[in-house]
Amino acid sequence: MMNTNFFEDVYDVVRLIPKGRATSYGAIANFLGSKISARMVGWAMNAAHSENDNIPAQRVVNRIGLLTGKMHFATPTTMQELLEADGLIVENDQIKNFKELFWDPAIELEI
DNA sequence: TTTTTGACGATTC
DNA sequence: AGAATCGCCAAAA
Repeated sequence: MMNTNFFEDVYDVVRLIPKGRATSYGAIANFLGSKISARMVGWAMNAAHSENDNIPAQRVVNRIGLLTGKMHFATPTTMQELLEADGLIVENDQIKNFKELFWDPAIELEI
C-alpha cells in the first residue's frame, strides 16, 4: 500500500481522538498544515470508508459540531449512535457542549 | 485534460 | 441574524 500522504495523516490524527471528545475538519487540516483545506479532510474521510481501518469518523464534525457527514455512515443515525456511545450528547444532529469537548490536535498534541 | 464536485470554513451581503 | 459566495485542493467522470 502506498503512502497516501494526507489520507494517512488524517487517519492517524482521527485515531488519536480520545473517547468522549470530538474535533473538526478544519482543526485537523490546520494541524497537518495550512496547505490543505478542511475539504480535503472530508475527502480523506470519504476514502476512509474504503479502508479497513477503524476510523472513528463520528468524532470528526464541522466547526459548529454539526453531524454533517452522518449520511455517509451505514445509516444516518449511526454517527449519532456512536457519539452517544462515547458519552457525548447529540441533539438535533448537533453535538452538545461541543465547545467544551472540542479536541484540537494542534493544542492537545503540542503539550 | 477539463469540468464538476465535495464529510469545510471564513467572509460578505 | 440568515443567506449567499468565494477560496482550498484533490479525486472522479
